[in-house]
Amino acid sequence: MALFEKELGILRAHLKKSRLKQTGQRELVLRSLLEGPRYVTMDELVALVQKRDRGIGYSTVYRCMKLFCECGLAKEHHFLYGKTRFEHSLDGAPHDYLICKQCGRVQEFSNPLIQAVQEKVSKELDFKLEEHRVELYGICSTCQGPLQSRPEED
Amino acid sequence: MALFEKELGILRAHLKKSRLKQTGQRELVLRSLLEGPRYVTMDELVALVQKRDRGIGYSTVYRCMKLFCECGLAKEHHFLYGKTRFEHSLDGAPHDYLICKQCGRVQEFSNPLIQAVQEKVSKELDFKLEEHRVELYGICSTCQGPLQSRPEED
DNA sequence: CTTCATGCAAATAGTTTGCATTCTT
DNA sequence: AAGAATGCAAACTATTTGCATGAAG
Repeated sequence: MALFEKELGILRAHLKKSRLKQTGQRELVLRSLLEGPRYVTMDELVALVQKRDRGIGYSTVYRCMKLFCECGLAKEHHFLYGKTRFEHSLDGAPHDYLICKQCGRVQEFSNPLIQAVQEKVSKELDFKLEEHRVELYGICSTCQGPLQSRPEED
Repeated sequence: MALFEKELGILRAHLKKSRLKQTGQRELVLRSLLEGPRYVTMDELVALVQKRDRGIGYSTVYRCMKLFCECGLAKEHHFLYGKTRFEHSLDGAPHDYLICKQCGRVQEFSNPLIQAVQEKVSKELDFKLEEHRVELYGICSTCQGPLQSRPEED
């Protein structure tokens, strides 16, 4: 089957271009990353990896993640609460996040206005924008409980 | 003189309220923080502190910063580049930052539209907003060099 | 057969903690 | 006198690195 063929292709291309080597471990780590939840911690990822090969340890996985981040197959997040998390995503689009402080769930959102505001601000302050980090923290719908039982907002 | 009286007052009130003790070290660390640049690293802060008292070490300063963060006298930042930085600020207002990737300088900005967008998004996704982190990274005016010599934008 | 990757253990960076001693209240 | 803070060293967490061995080009 052609599972994860696209991502494996990207990896292989990057390796070839940089004259690095195509190894079983690299592909195994990539598969593990892709089949896991969208946001994993290093510990979770290593556990997934070791389900397939007990011999692979933290150093290899760290090295792989660095590589994957370089070729756009993954992204590293340091949210305000909890540990470093790795995201597997290829999209070039929205990179703004809502993080639930209770359950830790992350949902992405995108709103063109935020983009617009950023451009305006950077123009006003003569700042050449290259990257941004927009993260909203709070309590997600599920953790707030059913609608009827919610306390009144002021 | 009444230098930093306001901040010292806040600290003393917080200590009294929590039945903690008012010590020379705590006030010395607070003064050092306030007289230094707006964003300091732990190393810089410890250096400032030790200029006044060589006996005070990292543990005490770490413990103080934790305390100051609790009573709103300081904030801890983990920007994408560089080390953890502590900010001394009392304002309740803007908490959005522009960070220069070259010189590391931080400037704050605030734009009511960002606020509005956040409220809209959180309403749409039924998310109870409690905090946010908005950081824009790029090259500041100074690091881009004089206007005349800049390369054309595409 | 050269270069690079791997896996382990050790090193590192940043931060926190246990504990004996010393200060505040 | 009792409770809390300090300062040191040791512990800890997350991540990186040196090096001998093994695999890929």
